[in-house]
Amino acid sequence: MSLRHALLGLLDAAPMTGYELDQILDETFGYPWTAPRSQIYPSLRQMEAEGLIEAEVKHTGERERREYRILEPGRAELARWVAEPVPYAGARDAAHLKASMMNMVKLDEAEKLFLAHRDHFRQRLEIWNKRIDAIQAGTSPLLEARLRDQPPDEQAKLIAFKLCGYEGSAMRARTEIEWAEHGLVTVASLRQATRTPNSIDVA
Amino acid sequence: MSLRHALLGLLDAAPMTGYELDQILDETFGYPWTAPRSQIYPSLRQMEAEGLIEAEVKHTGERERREYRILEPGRAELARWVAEPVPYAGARDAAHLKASMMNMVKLDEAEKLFLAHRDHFRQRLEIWNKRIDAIQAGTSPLLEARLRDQPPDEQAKLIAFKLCGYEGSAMRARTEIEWAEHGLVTVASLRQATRTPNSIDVA
DNA sequence: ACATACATGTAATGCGTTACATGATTAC
DNA sequence: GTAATCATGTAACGCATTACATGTATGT
Repeated sequence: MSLRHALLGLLDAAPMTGYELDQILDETFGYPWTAPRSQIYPSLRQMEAEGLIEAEVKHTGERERREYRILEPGRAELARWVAEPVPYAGARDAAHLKASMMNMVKLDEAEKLFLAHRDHFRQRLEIWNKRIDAIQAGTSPLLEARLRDQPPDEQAKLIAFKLCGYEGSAMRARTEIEWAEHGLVTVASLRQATRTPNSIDVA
Repeated sequence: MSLRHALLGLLDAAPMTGYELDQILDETFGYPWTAPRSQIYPSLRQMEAEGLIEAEVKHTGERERREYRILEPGRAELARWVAEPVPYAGARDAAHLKASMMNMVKLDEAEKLFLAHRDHFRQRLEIWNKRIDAIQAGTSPLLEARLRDQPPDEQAKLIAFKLCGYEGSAMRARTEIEWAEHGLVTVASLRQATRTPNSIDVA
């Protein structure tokens, strides 16, 4: 149940609408959690009913916006959750599973999959790097909002842990890229071996 | 929908019962996919109904065992799935999310979480390494069963891709361990900074 | 006028977790 | 006799994906 805590964490930085939260929880933004609208809006309503957050209904002409702010019970719940152990799930990785069965398909197909994997995580890495740069340069609006009402030593903690979280994501992306490249080398050497069946495998 | 393909992949090596599949798809075994009984048995029944696999009902005394074997449509579906692009999901990592909010908890709590992360992935790495060793040593019964009726150049492909899949899992585990250690360093340097508030941060 | 961004939701379906439920065989 | 292993399931619940559904404000 991390979605609720991702939302609480964002609302802890600044009051926001569901729409704004949705933009941050989008794949392309680069937040360590993603979710679609269909999860966000009901979740906000639920947390409001539970007294974790509070909505202020604002009107822009005819349009209604519900701006949510975090309440003390919400902040307490967030702190409780952070300290709670991570519920590590069993290994479940479609890319690794496929790789282990690639003997079933042509080497060209295997190569395509590894290229797609590398490209996907290259894009991801770019996103994480941008976020890391923004945190370090002080150009992340959310983080700057959070830093405002904090004492100096709390600021250092805040920045250090934010960076740490994003570093984890970046490290993972780098590993995936590295693995995909390893896969491409494997494909290349198998191709070589098939072309010259009687030579010794150079890999 | 990778569970079905994990099952098909295993049945492609040798006919098996749901019970045997459950043991392999357990966290502690070290297969790149995990699943509980409650998913395995219904999945097998469904694939049987769809003609992808076939059950041979065997009797050991009073007890009934349903031994499933893969059929040609099942093998075809498996090959189709392997070549299909991986459906990459949005980033969703509770550990990274928590790390980015660790400013909310005591440094001791943060340290505990990183230690747990490191230990969890150390255990995982050990499991992956054992599987890699077994593949290389030729002591994996499943792989040996698979190798039997394959021509020599297909055998090389099989081993290379199996290793590649497991290497991916091992690389990931190593990265998680490294990240946890990075987190521990971060905690330690913050602790130092809090103890000697006027000194320059040595991190 | 038209496109884009703003803004909020519901419904259906599938995957994954946890708990519940039962009983036979084998080894000690 | 009793514990571990073999063996097969069902039920309830929650989280995630995709599709559906609607309408306003703003910039060009």
